[in-house]
Amino acid sequence: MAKAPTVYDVAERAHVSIATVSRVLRSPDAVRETTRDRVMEAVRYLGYVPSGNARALAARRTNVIGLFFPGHDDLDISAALSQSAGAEVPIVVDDGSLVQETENLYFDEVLRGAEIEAWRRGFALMVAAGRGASREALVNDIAGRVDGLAVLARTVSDELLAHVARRIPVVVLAGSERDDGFDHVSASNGPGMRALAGHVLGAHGVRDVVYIAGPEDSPDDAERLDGFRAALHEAGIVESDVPVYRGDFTRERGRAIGERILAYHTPRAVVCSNDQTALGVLDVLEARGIRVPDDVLVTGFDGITAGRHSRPTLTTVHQPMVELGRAAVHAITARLDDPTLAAQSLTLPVQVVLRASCP
Amino acid sequence: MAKAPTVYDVAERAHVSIATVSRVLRSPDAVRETTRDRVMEAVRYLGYVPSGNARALAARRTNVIGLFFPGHDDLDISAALSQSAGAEVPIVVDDGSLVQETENLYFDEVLRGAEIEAWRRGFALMVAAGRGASREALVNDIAGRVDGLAVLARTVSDELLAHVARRIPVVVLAGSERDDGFDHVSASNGPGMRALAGHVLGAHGVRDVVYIAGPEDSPDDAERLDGFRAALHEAGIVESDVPVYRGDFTRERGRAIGERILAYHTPRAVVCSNDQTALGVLDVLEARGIRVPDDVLVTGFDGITAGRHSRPTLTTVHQPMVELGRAAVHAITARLDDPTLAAQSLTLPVQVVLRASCP
DNA sequence: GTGAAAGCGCTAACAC
DNA sequence: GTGTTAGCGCTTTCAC
Repeated sequence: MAKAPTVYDVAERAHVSIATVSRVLRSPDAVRETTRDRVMEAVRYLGYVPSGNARALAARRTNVIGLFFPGHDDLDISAALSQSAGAEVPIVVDDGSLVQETENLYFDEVLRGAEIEAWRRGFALMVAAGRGASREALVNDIAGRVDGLAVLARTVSDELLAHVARRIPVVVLAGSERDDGFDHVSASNGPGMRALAGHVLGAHGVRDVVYIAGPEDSPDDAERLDGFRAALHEAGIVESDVPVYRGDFTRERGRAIGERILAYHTPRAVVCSNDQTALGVLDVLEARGIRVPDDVLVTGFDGITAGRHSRPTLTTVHQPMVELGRAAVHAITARLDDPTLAAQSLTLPVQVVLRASCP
Repeated sequence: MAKAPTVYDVAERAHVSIATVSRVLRSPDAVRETTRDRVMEAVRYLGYVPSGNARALAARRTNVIGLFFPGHDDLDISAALSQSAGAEVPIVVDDGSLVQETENLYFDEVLRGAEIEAWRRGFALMVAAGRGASREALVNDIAGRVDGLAVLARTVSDELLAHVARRIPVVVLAGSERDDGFDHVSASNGPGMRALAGHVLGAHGVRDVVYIAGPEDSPDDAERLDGFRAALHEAGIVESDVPVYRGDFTRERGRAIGERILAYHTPRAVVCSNDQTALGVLDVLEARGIRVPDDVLVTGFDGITAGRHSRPTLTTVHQPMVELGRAAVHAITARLDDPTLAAQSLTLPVQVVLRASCP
């Protein structure tokens, strides 16, 4: 790592100018073969790796796209790095307590989609998961390093987003469409929930139903609730007859609310605003020996993997998470190619997936 | 996005020099408050976001760490972006065929760990999942943009790695220790498998056992096999009495090999080199109505989430994937702080997790 | 086909 | 406390 070699070093060794070195790397065909070979030899000999920063600066384009998510909130951050190893391997019995609720599937899958699409278009991907107060600083920092930025809705103040958007294209992931001038990519939350609830109320003819919503500030959640209400309306059920509980998208909260619901009355169906919540409800139902789907129908939303493995398996609405990531990157590159484009708002289709909890 | 403002623009508007603008951003306390306010006002007014590239170039440090993994191989890359949305939400029944085997848990978790640690140390993370031929070009490219690079073992040629390592610290993830001068972070594969196999052969007194290995070129796999052999030795079992099948870490292959094994004879235990393979074996066993663990014991390795949800749940050796990611970043930053450090080789502890498939 | 030279936007001495 | 001035390592006209 003794002072990385530069174009100058390579040029000197190959007896050419730095311009020629640059050409060999950017457009090899514009250089005579013998010259090219000499340059490449020097590159190898010196262990030359071009500076991406210098390049980006000169070319006024980084070829990097940024992705910002809210962090895996501080929970495990404090834990010190475990050390040692040795031969003594502990043997433990998994009684269920080992389960770390790291079902951050949403993040993972969107990221994967973004990575795939970025790669296809010749961009690198820079990810940041910000937490706490430094979040805004992080976003600002990353914004200075990329050609475009995808941000999960509601994780950053509109003010900062607007600030950043003056420099690079910004696309907002998930959430509802807003006429804020940003590009927007989301899934069909409302229609999805409406179709699912329609199935519950229609195919099963349920009328005694309860709804568990997500956190107040989630636009996704708001759309789902709207979809649910639309389904109620279609089924001729009076909205005020249906209790709506306010959850927070976690399994734990799902359990708590499940308990509360059952303490009072056992409904024929529990429709949840996301899968985690639904899984929590299933936990409670199972603990009480209440049969699903025989006694109670349960549904979720998202399509996380855990729902395929739960007992019983979970009926849900599947969001195309990988596609969301891809679409976000696509939106950014499209705008990069043509900055005059009007703000796009893409809504990706979802799919109701029927499983055992509500066949 | 009309030409992003620069320090010069801010300086002009705030009636100060560009140095002062830089100071306000880097070390605010070194500037008089009134000046600072004027500068910040200009920053906001102009929508100024500092160029990370220019900054990195001048400061000779990017504050970015790179992470390279082999790609989600081309499988889904071709798929066009789905369009439209509308109200017609399809309703499908999940009969199991919907399962996309995207259990890329290893990648996801390591990434999460890296992300957490990078953030703590003030670095951003750049990820690249390379595929196909352009892999090496990608690695080279990313190497030019970061202060340090973590690479999964066996995904890049040693030659390129050496080339890149002349510019920045490189840490190799997983795989065996090699005296190649790179920093190295891995899990305790050998001892882990040895402890697990010791449990199978010891606690269960099994002698009629079969082993399913992974791909030939996986160093992790080689260590596990060594650990298995050590356990055989300890149990006084002759190595040549135990069949070893060569798998490829996929569930599908696990099924195929499972079929082959059963066609001939039903062993008391099947020890697999990873979880996916073991899940494949469980599939076959279940299909044939062979009881686990009553008739056959099955074990895996890795500790992926799917193993917690399988029927029966899977006994395995849990690798600390998140910790691996953290350790990798830690190793890089340590070397950045002190480049004279000798090459480190960290081996993280693993844990045998007993579940239903081999209690 | 190749070289000379002017930036790209910022940081970091070094003066004042 | 603030301004001046070199670079940082590359790309990119524009000559030759």
